[in-house]
This record gives sequence, structure tokens and C-alpha cells, in this order.
Amino acid sequence: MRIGALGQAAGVDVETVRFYEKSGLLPIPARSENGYRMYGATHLERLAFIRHCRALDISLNDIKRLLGFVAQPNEDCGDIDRLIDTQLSKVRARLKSLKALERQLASLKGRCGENHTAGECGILHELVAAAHGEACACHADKA
Amino acid sequence: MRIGALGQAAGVDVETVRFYEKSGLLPIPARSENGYRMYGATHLERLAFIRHCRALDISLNDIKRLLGFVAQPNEDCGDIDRLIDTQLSKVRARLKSLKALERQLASLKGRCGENHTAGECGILHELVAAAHGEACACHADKA
DNA sequence: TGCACACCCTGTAGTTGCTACAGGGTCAAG
DNA sequence: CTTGACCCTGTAGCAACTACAGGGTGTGCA
Repeated sequence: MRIGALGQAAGVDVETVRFYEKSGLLPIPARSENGYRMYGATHLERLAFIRHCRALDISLNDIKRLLGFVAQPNEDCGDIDRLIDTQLSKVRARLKSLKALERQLASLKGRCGENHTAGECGILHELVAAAHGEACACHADKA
Repeated sequence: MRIGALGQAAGVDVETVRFYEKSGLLPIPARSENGYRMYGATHLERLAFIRHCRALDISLNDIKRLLGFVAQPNEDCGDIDRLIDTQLSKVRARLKSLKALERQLASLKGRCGENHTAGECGILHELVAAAHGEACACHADKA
């Protein structure tokens, strides 16, 4: 199959496929006479693997490491476990800070008030207050 | 004050300060004889405002819009309200997908199992299964 | 035969929000 | 008089793509 078909099968843009090849994640494919890339089932599998890992927000670098394990099944897999663990920690940390963020934004929201000019806008007021280091609604929420 | 003092006062790297200036977020400061940037209290306020907005994950572009409102207090502030609202939606969407991610990673974690070779690794197994489109632990979790 | 159109190629530049140099100038203390 | 901390400009790098520009290829239709 050609790059377009591969991309479609995996739900990936053709540019992204070429990008993965350039990044060393997808093996260099054979070329047909006219120079078009020719892919087989193994390429599709590999691409699906990459996309699944990306859906888990695993970095391209880490995916490269995982692909190394797929290629060498006799290696110790402790690193795989640690990789997933690290990934989970990252996600949980981000989750925590996003939750704080949500609280802050939610408390800002609706503060706009009745006076619909920027000078009287509650939101802008709060943001400027923060710039002065005063207690603002969004930081007060931390407690 | 010079750029180093400003940066320290706002908790920002000097390179970042110059970057904000180049991006049009910080007004161009006066220069002393030797060409050093000279800042005053208004610059510090402005910088603090920017950092606070960044802490709320507001994009530099949106911050520029907010600064426009600060400069023109008589404008209608409806856009400010909408901006915060959009920001909140973004954060909530990201939160949702991160939560799904956490579930998926958590279910992968610990699947490594007893056999400590990559070929027998449960995690790798699951990831490869996903590449085949089979039900894998992390996607089965969706229900 | 001619041409439109969809697909493919390479290579480079753009996105966001910084960060990290390289290669220089300035200034006060020891 | 030299060391060191600070400042300057300008450019390149990060992640993970995305979007061209400027070309070639191949199929269908009139």
C-alpha cells in the first residue's frame, strides 16, 4: 500500500507518517519504481502501535525505547514498567495542576458583573489585583 | 531597575523578559547610556500580570488581548468573559482526556507480571495487542 | 491527444513558549 | 589589571507535528 492508504488505515496524516520515518520510528520502506513509498502489514502494525502509545501521551523518545523492547524480547523488561510508572506520575502531576487551574478559572468566570465596560470588569479587576500581589479570587481559592 | 532585578522581582528568567518584549507583551523600556534596559514599577506590574495569566494557562495571544482591555477601559468587556469561558472549556476538555489517560495507564501498570523479559511483559503485550486492534486492557477500561 | 485531478516526492519554514548558547560589551571590587 | 557578574544582539534548539512551495506521476474523461 502507498502512504495515503497507510495513513488512512491508521488514521494518521501522510505528513505525520513521513515525519515518523524521519524520526526513526517507522522503518524505511521499500520504494516502487516511481519512487513512491510501499508499505506492508508490519508497517501498519507498527504505526498503530505508535499511535496507541501517543494516545497514552508517551513521548516519541519513549516510544522508540518501547520499540527497542519489541525488537529484543529477551531483554529485561523492568524498564518498561518504570517507563509506564513515570508516565503515570507525569499524568497525575498534570492532572493535579489542571484541577487547580479549573478552580481558579471557574472562580473568575462570571465575575464580569453588571457593568459591561472593561474598566469595571470583575475579571480584569481580579487579574490586575493579582499583578499587585493582592489576594485575588483565584488564589484565595487555594485553601 | 535593570532586567536582572526585574526578572528576579517577578520570578522570571531574563531571557523570558526579553522574549516578552520581542513578542510585544512588554512595552519597550528606556535604555541607559550603556544600552541596558531600564524598568520601572509599571513594567513590573505588567510582567506580574502576564505571569499570572500564564499561570492560568492563558496563551500569549489572549494575554495580548487582555492587555488591550487594560489599556482601553471603556471597551465592552464581553470578550473578556468569553475568553475566560473558552479557557475554562479548554481546561475541562484537557482534564477529561487526562483522566481517561490516567485510567488507561493505571491499568497497564503492574501488568508487567512475573516474567521479567520483554517478550513476556504484560505491558508490552497489551500495547502490541492494541496495535492489532484487539481489545486491550486500557481500552476495555472505557466502559 | 490533451488535460484535469488526485496522489506522490523533497525540503524548508511555521506553530507555542520559552531556553540555551555564541560572541561580544560594561562595570565595580580586589 | 584582571576577575566576575551582569548586560547586549542574534540565532538555534526543544516537542510533535503542520503547512506550504515547487515539483513529478498516473488515471479517467472528452
